[in-house]
Amino acid sequence: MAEHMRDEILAYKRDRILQEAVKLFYERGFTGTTLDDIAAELGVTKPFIYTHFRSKVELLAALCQPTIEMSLEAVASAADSGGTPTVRLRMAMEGFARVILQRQANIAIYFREEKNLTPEALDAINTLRKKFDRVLSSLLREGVATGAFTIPDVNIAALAIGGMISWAYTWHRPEGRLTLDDVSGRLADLALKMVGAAV
Amino acid sequence: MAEHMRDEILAYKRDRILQEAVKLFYERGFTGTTLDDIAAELGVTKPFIYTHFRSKVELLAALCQPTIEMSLEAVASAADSGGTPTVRLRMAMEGFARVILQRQANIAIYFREEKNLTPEALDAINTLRKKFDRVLSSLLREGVATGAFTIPDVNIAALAIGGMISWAYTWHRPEGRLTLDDVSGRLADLALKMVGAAV
DNA sequence: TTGAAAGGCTACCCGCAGGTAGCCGCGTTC
DNA sequence: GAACGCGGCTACCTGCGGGTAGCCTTTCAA
Repeated sequence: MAEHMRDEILAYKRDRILQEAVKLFYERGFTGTTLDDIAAELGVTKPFIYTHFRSKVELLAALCQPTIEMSLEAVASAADSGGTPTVRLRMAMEGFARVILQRQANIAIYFREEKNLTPEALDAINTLRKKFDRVLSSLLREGVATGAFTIPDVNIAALAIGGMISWAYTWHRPEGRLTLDDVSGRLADLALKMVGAAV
Repeated sequence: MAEHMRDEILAYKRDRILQEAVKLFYERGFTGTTLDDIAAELGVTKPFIYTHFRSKVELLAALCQPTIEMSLEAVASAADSGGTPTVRLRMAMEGFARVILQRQANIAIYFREEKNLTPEALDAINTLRKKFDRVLSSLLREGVATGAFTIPDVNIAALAIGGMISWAYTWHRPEGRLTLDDVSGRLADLALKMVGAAV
């Protein structure tokens, strides 16, 4: 029980470091943020961070990878669920858009700072991204097979749709005109339209 | 005449520095590339670069801004030309895609390293980008007015289309299956489909 | 042949920030 | 109440890289 609680606190501290790191990396960039900055924001000092992360780049990887996993998970689970290709594509794209918008800062950091990741971390993430593309492409191909979608080039379409939605991290403002769910819905509509699915 | 030639040589040197900087910033990132690296690649030394650029960030701005100008120019000139909204949108999107793919490295560097630009350079670029969005949105609105396009939310559509095409810098491989013009054409097709234009 | 200017190089400075060694205080246990 | 250990801090090291001062070489004009 005591051990259990100690672990919870450890996890909580780790999480707070990540939160603050995301905020600062997002605002000032990875190299524009020092570990002292992050520590100061938390009211602690640099060595504190080193008891939870081995290095600055490990911190970076820890805030990128889970977010990419969430994106894949959203699309994969929707693609795997029941229903017509159209229903599943809508669900997949809405879910994906929600991850992008909820984790906007993490996504932005990942795309900007990719070059700062270690080769190993990059490999792990690239594997996830390839899987993402494969899942999306298969779903599109399935729709073409059933006649639900009309797509001249499935690979290009998958990249275009993925890009259109990913890109939302650059322009979405949480305090703006549309809510996160509104934006997700509209982007999913546009994706369906792009593949010629009946609305 | 002598003066004239001297200027040409100066411009040529400046250009070579930019070329090599683009290559290295693209491969290794802005902070991952030192001025010594760039100089070495050119067979010169660091002070040589400083006779052409005041600082490392000025170099960065010099390789971002003209590319953004080209994007705006491509879309603005197409939007301004004759023809139906459909014809002009296709021309605009093809032209935009071509800029993105031709200047792939510059675009990638810009999006990644935005945070490293000076506020002034960033302002100048943001002004261009706002203009880009306005031009594209007006063109879409025009098409809606003539009945050529069907778009529930013009602003979202402009962002989605712009994003879909911009994103191509992340995945296009010049040596790949499709040529630059093929990809541009297909992306333009998808854009037209997204706005419900008759093909 | 000489002088001057342009262009580039050698050699250096120095601040910044990632990373670490070692100490100190507090809470826990016997 | 003494001893132990954990968690976090103070204080430091070090290398890297942006930026510069000043010299040397080459070229061209008089």
